[in-house]
Amino acid sequence: MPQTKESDNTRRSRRGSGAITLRDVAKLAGVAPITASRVLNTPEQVSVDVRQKVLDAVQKTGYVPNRMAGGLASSRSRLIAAVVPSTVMSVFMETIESLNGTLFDAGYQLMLGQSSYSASREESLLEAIIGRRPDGIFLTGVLHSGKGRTRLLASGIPVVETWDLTPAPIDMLVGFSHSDIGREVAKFLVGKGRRRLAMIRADDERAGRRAQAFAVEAERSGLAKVQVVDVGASRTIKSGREALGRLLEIDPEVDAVFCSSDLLASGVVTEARVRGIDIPGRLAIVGFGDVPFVADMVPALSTVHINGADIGRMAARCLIDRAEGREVASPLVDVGFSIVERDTT
Amino acid sequence: MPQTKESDNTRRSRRGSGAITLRDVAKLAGVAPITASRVLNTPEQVSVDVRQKVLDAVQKTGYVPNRMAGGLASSRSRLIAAVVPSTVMSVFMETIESLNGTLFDAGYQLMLGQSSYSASREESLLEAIIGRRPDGIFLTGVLHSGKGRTRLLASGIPVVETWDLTPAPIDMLVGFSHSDIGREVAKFLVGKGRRRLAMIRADDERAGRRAQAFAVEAERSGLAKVQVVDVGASRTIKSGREALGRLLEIDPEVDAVFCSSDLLASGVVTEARVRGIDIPGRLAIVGFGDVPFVADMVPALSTVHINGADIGRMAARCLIDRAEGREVASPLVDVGFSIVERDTT
DNA sequence: ATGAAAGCGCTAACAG
DNA sequence: CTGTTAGCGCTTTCAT
Repeated sequence: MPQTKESDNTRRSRRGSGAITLRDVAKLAGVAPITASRVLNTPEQVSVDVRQKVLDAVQKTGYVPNRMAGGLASSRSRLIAAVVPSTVMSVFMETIESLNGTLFDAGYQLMLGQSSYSASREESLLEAIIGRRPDGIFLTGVLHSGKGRTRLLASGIPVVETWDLTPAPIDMLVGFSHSDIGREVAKFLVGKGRRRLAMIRADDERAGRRAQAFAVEAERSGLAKVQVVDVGASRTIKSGREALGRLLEIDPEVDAVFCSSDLLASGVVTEARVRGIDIPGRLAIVGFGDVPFVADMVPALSTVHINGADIGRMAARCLIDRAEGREVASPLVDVGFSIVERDTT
Repeated sequence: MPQTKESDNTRRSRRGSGAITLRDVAKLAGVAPITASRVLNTPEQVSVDVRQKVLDAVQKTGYVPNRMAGGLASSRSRLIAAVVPSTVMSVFMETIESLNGTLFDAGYQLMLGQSSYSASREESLLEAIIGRRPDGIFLTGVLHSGKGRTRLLASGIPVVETWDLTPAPIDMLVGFSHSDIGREVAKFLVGKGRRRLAMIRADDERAGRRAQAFAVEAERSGLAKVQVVDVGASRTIKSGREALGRLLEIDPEVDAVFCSSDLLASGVVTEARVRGIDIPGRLAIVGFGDVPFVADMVPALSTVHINGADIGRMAARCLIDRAEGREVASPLVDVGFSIVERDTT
């Protein structure tokens, strides 16, 4: 239970939060503040009996160390910042969840920043993040704005970019190749005997690279030009449904669609079902992400599986190792992907 | 562009991060540190020309204020902690997104904590949060553990509980009544002429209250006892599908199901479709949450709509007002809900 | 194994 | 409007 700090008569001219401090604990235990600090941070440096006395005092006072003060004094905030484009129904949440879990177990806290807000806010997001002096920064996707890169580089804070591969990462990287995915999905579809491939994609740089490689591979296989429907920023079931409509107008003969997200693909499946288009007979559909629910849809969606949890875990390890001065075993990891074949192909 | 701190010959015995500090900026601008501080925090207190000089120095040095130091000195961290049970495919993400957005615009940062991890970790989560001295805490759901309540109360940090109503909130509250929902959905279904109601629910306290009220209202209307299928912790399409199977074994005559989440409901719809059960002819289905994609499913899901974004926004406002010493207009708000009728009823 | 001193980088108080 | 002084609560450094 909390108690007000004893009203000592020492000269005190400043406020303060009024909470129990290490000083209070130390006084109660009859030791110097630094000793109490050691009990909490490096107990092996303190004799057992002193240790116990301090622990008792902590218990009695309900003391919770002020990490802002600790961070300021040690230049180690034990804070990790994560930047995510969007959280709602996003394929990234599994990554964030495992990132957070791994960090928490190692004694780190997660700060969340959303980049999907206007580009002008990206600047202030970076400022806000750097201002907290996090021990590491987790980026969803790679940073392209040169300004942002420079700023992060200048801050000296360890950075891990994820969900992508780039020849010139800012620092560390845990991702996979979007081009490889585009190529492999095209090969996969061609191998299934599909001849008129199409892509339905959101306006997203990584989706663009998948689309690009997808189209190139189709062409290399001697197929007709891949039709592409761009749905803009929205990646919903609804836009997937509409996109299929548009696609069928452009090319009624299309026999396979690769979508840039599972949600879009679900929309395509839905629309095809409504129109009585046989899946996979007349139309094959491949999604991207393998979010939890698409495996249980009927028909179950064939999609590109990304191990998002692995990305979060590995990125966390990179960041933690760096923060604690350890050598990072592999600062550049390709987690790969797999094409999961289910009912729609 | 960053530059190393000038190697001054003043007595310096301690390290430091090596970053630019307010002192550096002030020196460059030829003013006292506090003046530079004022330019950044209360510019109206500083003359225009001095202001400009300092701003120039900030620009030149690429100075980013250390918020840990600022927070420590002012006892205001400008940090808000949010506790969420789960992030993956969760109905709460819209709330978190708007919470985060509103906070960010007001100059606050969001720290994310996950409570879904084991109960033993709940204790350390709270410790970790309080240790950061956030200016406010956002709770998804209400806190029931007495220990946790006491601890939060003792910390003196403003707390807002959400997504629920309780007669005895820790502090502030932005939510809605789960009992009301259960009752209203039952009435709604009865009004539609349904006579054999059932519930498929996850093992979750709030879902329990909806189920309870749902059953009571059904009984009040003279219907047969409501059959309840509990799916445990999982709230996936798959468990929804399985649950409908189990439900039909228990009561093949059931004509309406209220599910404790949209995902579960989607599973029920899917399974019904597979079994050739006519929706809504033979079976009516109601979900909960109105997550983005259920409106575009076929058939579109009837569900209970909760304005998650509103909850986030309002909770943020409560917390910010409190943090800034303002009176909170309405510390207890009921955002209500609405039953959205679509194709499944 | 324990402690004294000196800050980390910033801002509240109180001048002037 | 600007500055001086004294910390916020903790940990590093250097002694003992």
